[in-house]
Amino acid sequence: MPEILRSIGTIARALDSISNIEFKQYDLTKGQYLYLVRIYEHPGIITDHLANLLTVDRTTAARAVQKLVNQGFVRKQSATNNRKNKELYLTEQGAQVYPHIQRENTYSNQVALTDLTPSEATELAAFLAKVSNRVTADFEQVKKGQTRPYPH
Amino acid sequence: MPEILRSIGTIARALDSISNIEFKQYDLTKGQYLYLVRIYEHPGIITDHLANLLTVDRTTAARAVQKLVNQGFVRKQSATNNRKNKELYLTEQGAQVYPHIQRENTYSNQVALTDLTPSEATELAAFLAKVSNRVTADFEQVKKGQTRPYPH
DNA sequence: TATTTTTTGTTGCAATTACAGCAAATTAGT
DNA sequence: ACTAATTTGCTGTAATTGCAACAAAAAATA
Repeated sequence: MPEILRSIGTIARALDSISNIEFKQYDLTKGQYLYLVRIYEHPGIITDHLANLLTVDRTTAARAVQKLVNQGFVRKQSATNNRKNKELYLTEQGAQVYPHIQRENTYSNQVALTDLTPSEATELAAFLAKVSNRVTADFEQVKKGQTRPYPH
Repeated sequence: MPEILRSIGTIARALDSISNIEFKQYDLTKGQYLYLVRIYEHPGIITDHLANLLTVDRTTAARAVQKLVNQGFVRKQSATNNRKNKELYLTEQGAQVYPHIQRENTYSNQVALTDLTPSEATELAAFLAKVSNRVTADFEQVKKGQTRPYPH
């Protein structure tokens, strides 16, 4: 069975490092761009749902969002029919940065797919979707304390 | 052009979280297992090469390795023909943990590939290798300060 | 309706991460 | 051989990360 974990980790770390460097010019550090894009795509989303979307820790997401709020990219708005939830929206400043992030992501994606034909790229995307579903499901199990089925 | 960056990020984060949880029983935190496995595979490797292998920051690797040394999993040995390099080797304790890590990785890999046929899995691995090469090369360029070719 | 469970926001805290920067050793270039 | 550039190990420091824990609100259940 071929090994795929390593290259996925390597790719993810390299992309992460690239983003950290490139997005500095917009005063975005670390994974902030991830949250900003998702809030753009899901206006009014709450922090916990955002964390689930991205498969990151609740408090990590909460603090990243709070920093975006402090920087003026995102605003929190109390839900109208709910006294607990705080809905997230991009501010005008956040909306202005968004297209730059998207351009960067599109370019990174292009670079990543350079050596693949269009149909190979489509295949790859489909494979990754399947892998993603399985791995996140496994993660949910492990998080709940499920013991993985093999001897230690 | 299909989007592959997101699923790769999601998969990597989920795998990372799984590893963090599973490896606690061996007193390994965060990405420590990555370093331990690579030192097993490259006995005598120095920290900077290890960092390059994994595409992580020099100091991140150095501190992770130092923690492995403090915990007794790894030892540093000054090179015989060289007064600067410190070669890394697993201790007996490190060698004992290694098979457990490998079993965990193999299982994670199996789970990830559950929905793919063997030939699809082989294809996926080949695609990812190509992507990895491109992305890490791009990262090297960005690190050197190369401006990416599109308007901001 | 009353009670229990889950969800959501938040903070404390210890650890990891990563940028700067330094000194010493090595290597490359003249 | 000499100088400049690179490599390697290391530390300071600020930031991010993530586990634990809490309170309040909401949802689920009896």
